[in-house]
Order: sequence, then C-alpha cells, then structure tokens
Amino acid sequence: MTVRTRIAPSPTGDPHVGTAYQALLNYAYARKHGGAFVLRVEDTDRARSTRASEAAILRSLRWLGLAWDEGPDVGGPFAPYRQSERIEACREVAERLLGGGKAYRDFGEDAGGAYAIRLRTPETGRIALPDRLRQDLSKDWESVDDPVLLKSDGFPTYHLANVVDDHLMEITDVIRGEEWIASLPKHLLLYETLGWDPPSFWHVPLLRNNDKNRTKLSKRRSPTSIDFYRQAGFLPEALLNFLGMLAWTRAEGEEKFTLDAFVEHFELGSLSLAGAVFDTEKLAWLNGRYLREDYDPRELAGLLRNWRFDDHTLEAAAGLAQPRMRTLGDFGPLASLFFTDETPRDPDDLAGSLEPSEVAEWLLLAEWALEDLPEFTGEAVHQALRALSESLGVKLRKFTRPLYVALSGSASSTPLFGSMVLLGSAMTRMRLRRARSALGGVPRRREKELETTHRQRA
RNA sequence: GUCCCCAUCGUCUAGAGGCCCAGGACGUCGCCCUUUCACGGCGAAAACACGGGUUCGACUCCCGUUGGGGACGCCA
Repeated sequence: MTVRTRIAPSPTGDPHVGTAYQALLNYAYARKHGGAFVLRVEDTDRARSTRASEAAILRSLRWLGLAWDEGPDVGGPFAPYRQSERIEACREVAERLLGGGKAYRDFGEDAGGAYAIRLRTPETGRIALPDRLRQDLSKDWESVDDPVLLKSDGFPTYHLANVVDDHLMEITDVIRGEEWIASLPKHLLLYETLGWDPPSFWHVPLLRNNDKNRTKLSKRRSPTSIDFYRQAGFLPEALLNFLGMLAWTRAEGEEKFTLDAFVEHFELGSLSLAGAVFDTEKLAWLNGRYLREDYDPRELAGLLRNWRFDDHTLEAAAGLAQPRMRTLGDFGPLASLFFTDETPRDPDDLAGSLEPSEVAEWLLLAEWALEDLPEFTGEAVHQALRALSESLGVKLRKFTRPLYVALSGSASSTPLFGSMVLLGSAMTRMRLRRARSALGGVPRRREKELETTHRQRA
C-alpha cells in the first residue's frame, strides 16, 4: 500500500512552528517511503476559522519548502481538501451511527431543540492503543467520555472529521502530536464501529517552551508564529533545519543539513520521545551559518532586499520618519526599529514614572487587543488601543508611551500605529511581550483575572 | 483531582547489555588568530533523576519512587 501522510492544520490563528514541525515529520516519512504528503485544512471550528489564517498557514509552510502533493490549493484525487467542503460525508456517517444505535442525540441545555450527536462508548473494559513509537499503551473505557461527533451547529468535531477524512483520503500513517493519545480510544472506536481499518498512529512529542517547567510551546510564552521568524530575519532553510535537528542529529556530528538529507537519513521510529525545548539560541547560530556559508555578499544583499530593504518598506519607513528628519542621516536612527530584531528594553525607560507592574499589564492587554484584530491596519490598531486606554481610564498619550519604548527602545520615534503596521502583527506583539517580561511580567494569577475580563469584553 | 505519556550535560541529542569513569552540537568560560567586534581554531567546566531488582556485567531490560509534560470542551 502506498504511504500517505497528512498535516491537518486548523486555520484559527498564526502559522505555528509546531505545525511546521509535524508537517516536516509527515513530509519526511511520506517522501522516504515514496508516498504522498497531503495538506488538509481542518476548519471545523466555524467560529474561529478564517480564510486569512488558512492562507497564512499555507504560505508559511510553502515558504519553508514543505511542498504537499495534494491540498486545497493544488487539488488532488481526493478533493476537496477543506473540511468545511466535505461535511456531507461526516453528516452521513453520523446519521448512520445514529440509525444503528451506535450514537445518540444530546440536547444539552439547548431549549431550542438543537442537538449534538454523541458516540456511545463502552462502559467497561480496556482498549489497547497501537502507537508505532510506544509499547503497550492502553486505557480504561471508564475514563473515556462519549465524544461529540456532530455539534449542534451541524458541523463535525475534529474526532469525526479527522477519522472520516483520513479514511476517505486513504491516509496510511497519522503522525500527530502526543496530545492526541488521550483521544485515540474515541478514534479507534469510530474506525471499528464503521468497519474501517485504522491507519498507523505515531504520536510525536510536543515542542516545549524554554521556561522553567518546559510547558508545551505556546504563543503566550515563546514566539511561535512562523511569520515572526521570517520577519525577524531567519531563513526558511535554517528554521526547517533547526526543526529537523530537534528530531534527529547525524552521527557524524554535522548539524547543518538539507531537507533531502533529513528525508534520507531520518528514521521516524527512532524519534526521541522526550519533548524538545525550542531553543532560539541554537536556531540563531544555525541561521548565522547559513548566512555566512551559503551566500556571497551580493546574494546576501538580495536577501536583505527581499526581507525589509525593499521599495515598499523603505518608502513606508521614510514616510513615517520624514516629519522628524533634518538630514538624510537622521533616517538611520529613526528607522532602525524596522530593520532590527532586538530593540533595547530598559525597565526604567519602559515604565518611565509609572508603576512597572501596571505598565506590564497594559502591555499584556495591548497584546491581546492586537491579537484579536481581524485586520492589522493603522485605523484598526488605533481604535483598539484607544478603546483599551479608555476602558482602563488612562489617557491615550500616557498609555501609548511605553508602547513606543517597547517597539523602538526609545520614547521618541516614528508614529506608533503606522510603525506597528509596518512591523507587522507578529513582530509587534513579540516586542510587547519582550518588554513585558523586561518589566518583570504579570503574575500568573493576575493574568488569569485579566483574561477573564478580556474574554467577557470580547 | 482522574487518566495517559516521558526521563543522558543549562539546551538539542549520540548511545539499541560490555566499545562509555558516556561522544557531538548550541550556550558558558579560557587561550590563539586579529586594528575592534564577529568569524575561525584550540581547550575547559558541564549529564546517565533516585532506589530496588535481572545479569558475570546496565545509561541501556523490569519494578517502584520522584520530577516534568499532556488530556479531561458541542477547540483542535
């Protein structure tokens, strides 16, 4: 049987490096075995999925050089490759299970009569969980609740969509994060009830934050957006190489390798099962090697032009700096924030005469406000930040001062909103986050409180 | 809390019972090169979580403890 693997990202946010990591493993496994690598968009969350996010994810993965053989953009024999366009199959399956008494309606607390469809799971017994990376996994049915198959909005959940689509697309190997181990019984039960052969499962360890506890990589704690790394000036081949390095190092000791070399030598079965910390220090070192070893100065200049020294960026930066320029030479210092990854963040500069802990909270709230923007435009940023300062009862001028410093390292710089837009959402939020941690951060407990009120407002 | 998973230097890893008083890489420190810095070269410090087994022999196998992570959503 031809090997078929897939990456099934959910288009609900920034392109995540964890997605890229799993895409790499799926890609490598398929290539190594002469099979096909499929990209399927798992847009089953109607409220959070966006086309913008989908486009960003596809663009990022392509930027990294992970070409898929079948997908929503390139088509293929198992089209469509967008879950929302194939919900009929899921609904049929759900109805069939309902009719056969394998599933039941759950009206929950909905008074309007809308219901979800849940799969009936056994009450007793224990199920063996086949995993190609681990030995003898199992779980008591008692600890597995009845999964929702079809939500009351008529959309399938991941559990259903995933199984149905993997079956219909003839996926042979599901290589996914180990966060799914707990859900494996539900998926296996579906395969069994439907009379389908389940694929092989490989649950790969999650990438971790470089924090004290090594929690799973999250945007709250680390830069996780592939866009961030691109904008910070990392090369796609370096990022991809780094991701590969987390899974495999060659015996000869050389850690710089191409995608092809990774495909050729990497053995999924020998993957280390401990979650690797995403260490940006090593990534930076590797990136430096690519810059030094693979490009002559002329090519490097081309890289720079592609990165930020293009006409559009230069013109936008010039426009922002212009009112503050007396000589052309003033441009360098004024616009340096657009052409650097690191900006100075001195806690005293950031807080000024204000309370550092309070400023840290402002930065956190600003970060969330910007994160929620559907469109990252000057006007949208302006409105969001003004609304936030009003809700805090702080004058906008006072509120934005620390933001300037967070962005540029200086209180006197180019206009804030325009600068944010030019820097882009991922980079802007990263700088706010770094400034926040320079200020001592926001205590976890307080962050939860703020999150609750933030959620209510949103 | 319940269930599940994991465990080699600070970090990424090599190690598939003797080759290991544990190898490489990042980071750190020192020296060299050098008009500075960086690069490069050389070197140093730095780990088998702990306790029991099994075995002639355990980093490697088994059990327990501890630690960490993940899942407990009509999110994926």
